[in-house]
Amino acid sequence: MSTSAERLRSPQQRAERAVRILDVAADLLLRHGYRRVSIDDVAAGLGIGKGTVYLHWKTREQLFSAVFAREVLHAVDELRQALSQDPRACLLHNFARAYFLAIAKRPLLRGFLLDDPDLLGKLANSVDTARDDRHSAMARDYFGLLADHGILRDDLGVDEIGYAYQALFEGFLRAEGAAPASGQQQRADLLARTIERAFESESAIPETTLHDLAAATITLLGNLIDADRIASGLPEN
Amino acid sequence: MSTSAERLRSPQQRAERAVRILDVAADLLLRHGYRRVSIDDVAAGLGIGKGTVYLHWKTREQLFSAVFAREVLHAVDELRQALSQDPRACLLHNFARAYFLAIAKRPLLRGFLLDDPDLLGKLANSVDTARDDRHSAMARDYFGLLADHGILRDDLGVDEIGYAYQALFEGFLRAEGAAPASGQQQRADLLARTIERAFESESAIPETTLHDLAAATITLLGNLIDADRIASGLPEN
DNA sequence: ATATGACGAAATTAGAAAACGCGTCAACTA
DNA sequence: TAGTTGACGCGTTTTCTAATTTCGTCATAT
Repeated sequence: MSTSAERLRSPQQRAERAVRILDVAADLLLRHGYRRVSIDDVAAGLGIGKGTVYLHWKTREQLFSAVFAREVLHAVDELRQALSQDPRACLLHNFARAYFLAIAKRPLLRGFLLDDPDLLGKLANSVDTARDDRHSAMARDYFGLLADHGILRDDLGVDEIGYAYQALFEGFLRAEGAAPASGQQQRADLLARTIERAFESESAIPETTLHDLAAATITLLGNLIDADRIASGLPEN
Repeated sequence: MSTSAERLRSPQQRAERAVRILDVAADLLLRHGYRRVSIDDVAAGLGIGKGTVYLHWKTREQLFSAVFAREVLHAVDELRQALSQDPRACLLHNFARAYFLAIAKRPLLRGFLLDDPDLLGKLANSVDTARDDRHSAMARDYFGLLADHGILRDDLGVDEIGYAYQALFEGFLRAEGAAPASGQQQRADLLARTIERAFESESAIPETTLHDLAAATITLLGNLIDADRIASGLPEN
């Protein structure tokens, strides 16, 4: 199609092309849904050959998984940035609010958590169990940290809190599918205040403790992000 | 089929037959799923003619809706009984625990709330908006009562609490689909303790207030049950 | 070395035919 | 006459096959 197909030389350029492919794929995915987007469509959208797409991902499913993985990565990265700007963001209720907004704001992730089969197909049903494992391990570690630093109410076990937290969080996300658009910030705040009362201890947290916890949490998130990046073969971005 | 088909005379007998039809329909629904159960199957299960089933419900969909409606009725009635035995059951967290167990214990309702399309088909998507309206009106009234009696935390609006409560409750129900069987009681307790901390005020409730609230709530539930019975044409049972 | 699109294989869709099940009602029983 | 029934018409769903689309590969091209 393109009259002057230039050859790529550096890993640099290769990575940039991968990003551009993901951009187009994400756009098409959002506009037409999983089933109606073919690899040819994606390639055509960039004016490149279909074979070139296959130089980056072995299968169609892996390409679309990568789109999704990148979206998750962005959300988690947004979370990490919030944490590095304000140590108080490591408190569970602030953490939850930021994460909730980071997800709800991204149409592809919203579609996933409302498991819209048209938008993501079987991708919703954990194609990538490895990432799921990493993320739940991260959650466990994070709750462990919270407990160690005396953030959590002490009349409930850590895994009990983790279970209840997740149910609450997913309940809010799911509800977000029905009553969307305006008031999203208010609902995020409501989630935060509910979590604060439900799961956090009432005692004040010393400034130093907060810093320790924030640092440890940032490390945790950093490791998670790195692992996800490596697993999905994505560059920083 | 039956060699001596006796004629039904009283409304009594008619109602009994309706119940038997619902029993068989519920059983088949549970064993084979919505799509695989025909009206003929239900009729055959009772040894009666298909036309007889249509003397009770105008369509197949209405029959299966009635099965579901009766199940809801049983759950709500269980709730009402709990309330009339112990006034403390009207406190939000106890109310939620009892309701959670009443639902989780009933396979058909579980299937509905995990919106298993195989079990209930499009029935899940509110065939009966009227009942939904009645139930959410009841929920609003109940939360109004809780607020009036000083049960709820006062730094949150009633509808905010209602919203968060529902998200939490449905989050727990949904989670119940993944990790079932044993430990159901523990999860119900966890839900209760989470709700207590998240939504209820910390001040002690006087015995008399509790009784008032319990009585009012029982009335509310009674009205709801009556309205549901009339709407679905079911007898007490 | 890198990129491409034509190609065979596999999957999806389209359309026609068969089977099924809903809801009705004329016939039947007591 | 009041109550019950199952055969029947008809719309829906399923099944089967043919045609089309899309996948993923690889020989060719630059």
